Amino acid sequence: MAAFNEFGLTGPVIRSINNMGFEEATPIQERAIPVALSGQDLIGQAHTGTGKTAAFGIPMVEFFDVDHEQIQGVVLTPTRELAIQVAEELNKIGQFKGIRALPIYGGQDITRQIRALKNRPHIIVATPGRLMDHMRRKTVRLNQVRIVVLDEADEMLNMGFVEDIETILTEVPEERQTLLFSATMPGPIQALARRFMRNPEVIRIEGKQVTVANTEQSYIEVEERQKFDVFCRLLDIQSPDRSIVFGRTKRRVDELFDALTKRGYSAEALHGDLAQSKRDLVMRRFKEGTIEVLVATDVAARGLDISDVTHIYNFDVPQDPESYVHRIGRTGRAGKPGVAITFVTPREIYQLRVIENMTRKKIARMPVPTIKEVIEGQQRLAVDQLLQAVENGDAGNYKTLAEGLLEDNDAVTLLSAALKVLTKETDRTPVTLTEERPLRMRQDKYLSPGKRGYSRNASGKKGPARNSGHSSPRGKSRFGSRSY
DNA sequence: AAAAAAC
Repeated sequence: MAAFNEFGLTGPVIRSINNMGFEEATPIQERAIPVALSGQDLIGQAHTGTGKTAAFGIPMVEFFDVDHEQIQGVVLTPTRELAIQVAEELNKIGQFKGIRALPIYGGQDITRQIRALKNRPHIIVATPGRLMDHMRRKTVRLNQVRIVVLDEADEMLNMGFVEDIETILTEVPEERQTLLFSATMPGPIQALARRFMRNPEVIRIEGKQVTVANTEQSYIEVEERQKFDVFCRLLDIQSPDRSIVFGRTKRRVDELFDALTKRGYSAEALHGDLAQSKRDLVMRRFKEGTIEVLVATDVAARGLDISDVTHIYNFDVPQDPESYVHRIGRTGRAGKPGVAITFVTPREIYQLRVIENMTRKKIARMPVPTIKEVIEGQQRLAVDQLLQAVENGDAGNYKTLAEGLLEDNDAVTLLSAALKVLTKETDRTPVTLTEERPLRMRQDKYLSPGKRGYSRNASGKKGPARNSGHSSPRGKSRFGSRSY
């Protein structure tokens, strides 16, 4: 691996990198940074958790003129949480050079954002809808932009987003650099991306598998109605300090969160129907460790870098293989070990094969954990807690109490009682969640590379234009008409 | 076919 001082970066940027504790460049950084610094367009694909943000952030900060107080860079992300996180990291990279990044996203008071824009950020990190709002209000000017980054690029170019991207790009100079990054990049999306890039260099960090090797992947076959009980057993056996469980729909996430809370687990829900203030609060509490189980939709599937998430549970099979890759990529980051367990109903086994086929990795079957294992797990936890307290050596205040107790009781009886008290009794009140319909994954896209289900016209629209409020201000799109 | 993304 290369050291960061091999890229010819200037002092303040090197200092920031050192300050952040980065020592050696990851493979994607090693290959992408020189290309980005040369001014060339770039499609960068690398595994989850391998430092893609710094791979585009370092060249941006290096490249930008701190005295030119205009927006020189735009990073687009698919979720608000990711915009916040990326802006934070860019600010760290820019700290000694004085390059400022500002997150711009929906659900936040717009007048506050307008005030923040008066601080003259060099980079904005935005979700598309709110950025377009600012464009219409003329509160952001994009005519000085030199670099545009699509983070989670395949998602940003998916239907539902691509028209917004197109609109935003109409206000960015054509003489710009366009950088795309993601852990997944389906062929048709990459082809679409080239339409508004200029001779991009494609950098793929090859791995035999798409997923991260240090994450242990398994699945449990279980009937829909047994899922919740089996999930609780797993939580009791594994007792992760910080885990994420993904549900398929917002309602599902709400129900799962309610049920977990009723059983006494420390959980919170995260999905797009919650107020942004609530989303921010949940994220903050999850990061600080107050919440053990984050119950989320795919809003949390991509990009979020939360340290020490050890377990990912797919309560429902993800909608597509890309989603699976990104979801389980919330663990096993920066070389740490991770565990990913997916619940599959008998009717959905085929969907699991589709995922295995795409990731080129077999997902091991795990038997349904038994009550006996749960009890053993909980007892093990009680013993661990006790031994941890011994190791901490801070129970001195209890010695007199203990000696008194030992006068009338024998040690084994006392210790057994202590362990019994420490052992968490699980509430087994039956909980019924609303049944989900089994997933029917689109198969054509993943199983027959020659005949994929993407039938778009030049503008990326499928069928007649919808969502006319998002269309280009010029009426006719320039997207696809650029002559590269 | 769901979620995300503006008010």
